Amino acid sequence: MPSMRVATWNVNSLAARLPRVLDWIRRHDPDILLLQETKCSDQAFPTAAFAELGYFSAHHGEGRWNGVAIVSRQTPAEIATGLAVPAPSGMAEARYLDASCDGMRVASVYVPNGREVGHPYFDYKLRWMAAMRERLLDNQAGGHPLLLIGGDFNVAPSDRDVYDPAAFAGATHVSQPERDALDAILATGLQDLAGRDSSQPGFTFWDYRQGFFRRGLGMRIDFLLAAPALAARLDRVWVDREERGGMRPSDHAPLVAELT
DNA sequence: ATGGCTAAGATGCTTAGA
Repeated sequence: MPSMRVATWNVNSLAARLPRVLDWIRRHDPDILLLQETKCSDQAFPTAAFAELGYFSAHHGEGRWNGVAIVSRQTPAEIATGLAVPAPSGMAEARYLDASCDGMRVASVYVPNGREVGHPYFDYKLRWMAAMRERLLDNQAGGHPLLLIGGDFNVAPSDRDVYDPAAFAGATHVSQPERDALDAILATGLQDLAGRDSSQPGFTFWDYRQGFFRRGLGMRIDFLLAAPALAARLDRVWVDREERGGMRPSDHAPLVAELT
């Protein structure tokens, strides 16, 4: 298999971010770009703009909130959406999309925020993560062992994945049930591609408010997870912090992995 | 650090993010 560049990026509205996303693709030439929080309907998804750059795309959207996409050089096949976990509102939200691409089973995921520990949406978050784990097991059992999952997991796996653990006491994203749910997903046989690099914080999200980015107050909540056979090919993994700066950035930066 | 930011739908506000 030739070398590959894969990336995941929560764009916080694709309509608001499209010029930046297209420019990023031109400059970095990814083979696969996984997007979250597109916040657009399937009808409004800019398929043609990606096609002009030579990319296919698959999108699962609902309109105002959520929305996930796979943008790739190779045609995504066997496109499937999910998960069928109703939110407390009763709606099944557009947070999961997987497809076969480049000989892998690729998923773009946007885990629910959870709002507050103990809130009905917190329970939904945990149920959603459990359902995602089942989906990954189904993919493996269905002859798709080469899993690559990218997305916004809304969980910081350890205290060093937030700028100040004390600031997160009692908060979502750091609670034990959330971390256990993430561990259970990894335990299906996946490796956190950025997890082995302890040379820098590896933050992928910085709040818009109060100059958090400028002050280095971030969180590592976006991940690229890969089956061992893929993870063994990892050459380099990096966060494109440059994309968190400039005009009208997303509050998340792209996480990029180069596979040999 | 219980949020002095951002985005979007229908607005001069609300909901949501994390």
